[in-house]
Amino acid sequence: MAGWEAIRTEVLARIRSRAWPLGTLIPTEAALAQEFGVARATVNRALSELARAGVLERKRKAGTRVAALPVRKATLDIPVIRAEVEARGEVYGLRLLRCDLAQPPVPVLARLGQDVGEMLHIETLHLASGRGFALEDRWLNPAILPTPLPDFAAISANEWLVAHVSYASGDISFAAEPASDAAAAALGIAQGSAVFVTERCTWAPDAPITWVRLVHAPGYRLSTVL
Amino acid sequence: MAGWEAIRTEVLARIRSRAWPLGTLIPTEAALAQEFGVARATVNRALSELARAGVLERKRKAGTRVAALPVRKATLDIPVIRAEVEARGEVYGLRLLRCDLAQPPVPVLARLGQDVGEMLHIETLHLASGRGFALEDRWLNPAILPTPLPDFAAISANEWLVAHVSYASGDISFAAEPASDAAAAALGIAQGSAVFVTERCTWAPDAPITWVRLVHAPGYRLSTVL
DNA sequence: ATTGCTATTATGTCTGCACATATTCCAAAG
DNA sequence: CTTTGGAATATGTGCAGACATAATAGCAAT
Repeated sequence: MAGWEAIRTEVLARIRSRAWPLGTLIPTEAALAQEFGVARATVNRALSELARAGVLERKRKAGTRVAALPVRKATLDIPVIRAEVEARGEVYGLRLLRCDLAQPPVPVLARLGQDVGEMLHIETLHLASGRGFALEDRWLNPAILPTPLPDFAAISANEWLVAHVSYASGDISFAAEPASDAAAAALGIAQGSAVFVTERCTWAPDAPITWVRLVHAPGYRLSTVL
Repeated sequence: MAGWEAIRTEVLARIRSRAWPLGTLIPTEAALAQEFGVARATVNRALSELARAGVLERKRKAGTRVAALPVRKATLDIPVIRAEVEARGEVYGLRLLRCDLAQPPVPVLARLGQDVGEMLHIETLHLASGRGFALEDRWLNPAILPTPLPDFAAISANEWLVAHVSYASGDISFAAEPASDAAAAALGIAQGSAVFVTERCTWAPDAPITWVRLVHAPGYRLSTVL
């Protein structure tokens, strides 16, 4: 028995086999290190990994216990849309529908948490092999943009941002909604169809960067392994 | 400059400030360790963390480079439904709609990847303060169940499983769909409404455990910080 | 030009030790 | 009885050094 992965596997096996039931305290790192004949650091690595996965709960002095209600943590990759389209073997394209300065609506301001005056409003239709793939509605803080503006008809705002703007934090959420008239028309689907919607918000340390809402064409699926 | 978190922060700052542009090779661990005056292991910890977050790409011998297309990785917590309902300050309830042995339909078999004959088919309506919260359609491998069967009218199959069955792997996916007649009726919504659907599949090392599909009531949102 | 071996090199992991830090527990003081 | 103030202890992090492993690059032979 050597290697932190082997130890992680063994510990996981004991949890799964109920040798260490849910909610119980497991032996200390030192004890496990001795049992497995490895350094404590190796046990630490294995247990930390399991703690991050939500299988264990660790507290200094209190010890390590098996999580009572294992909250499954799934990690999803949020790719750039172009990469997503190309990964399906289709040809990516984009059409800029609008790009102008305007006062963002209240819901957007609320999500951004700060009013920076007029923002750049961009609407883009992302295409996969010519068919509508996703409709993007974005509000961008103009303070972070250079003059002249980047050519958002050539490069998607998202890709320009990841390449040129540093940012600190953000959040993302997913929901199912009926397609609005505009979205339905742009994607060529029936109005009111169930569409998958992604909303993302990102901030630089000091100011909001962008709020974006993506309406995916029907059939879109977000998946990951547990 | 000491502590792996400080180093992670500094490296991140250099990436964000474009001191190390996207796609470029950054100095080796040994070089950074010398520059920051720490042990190589400390640099390794910091860089590994960033690699897991998708900011860096590392390969043996090839070195470490700034990810060209930073794929944002978001981690979602998949809670037990009861916990989710109670976290909203509502009262959880469940209604068992059906529970019988049957041959699973082909799509379910396809997802499970293996035919184990008849499976236990369970339909449950999860309630939040009496209102429909989610409709669960589940197929369970009877081989993993005890006799007599657990009382799935008292405890949800999901909770029983996390408490009694060990499992190895699984996957999960999310999509937007129109509500089927049955789902609409159970949740008390208009037929065809856009609903958020979660599909999960789990396997023990040797055999499939369960396939489950959750139709969430409209308004459901899955969110996380980036 | 292509294939196959080898030396090189950067990261991955381990060890054994040390100190830091958070938290529990118990005992003494009020 | 409550509060306060230490020990005691388990995890978190650090260091220096070592070997393992993967992947590259260069060279040689076909």
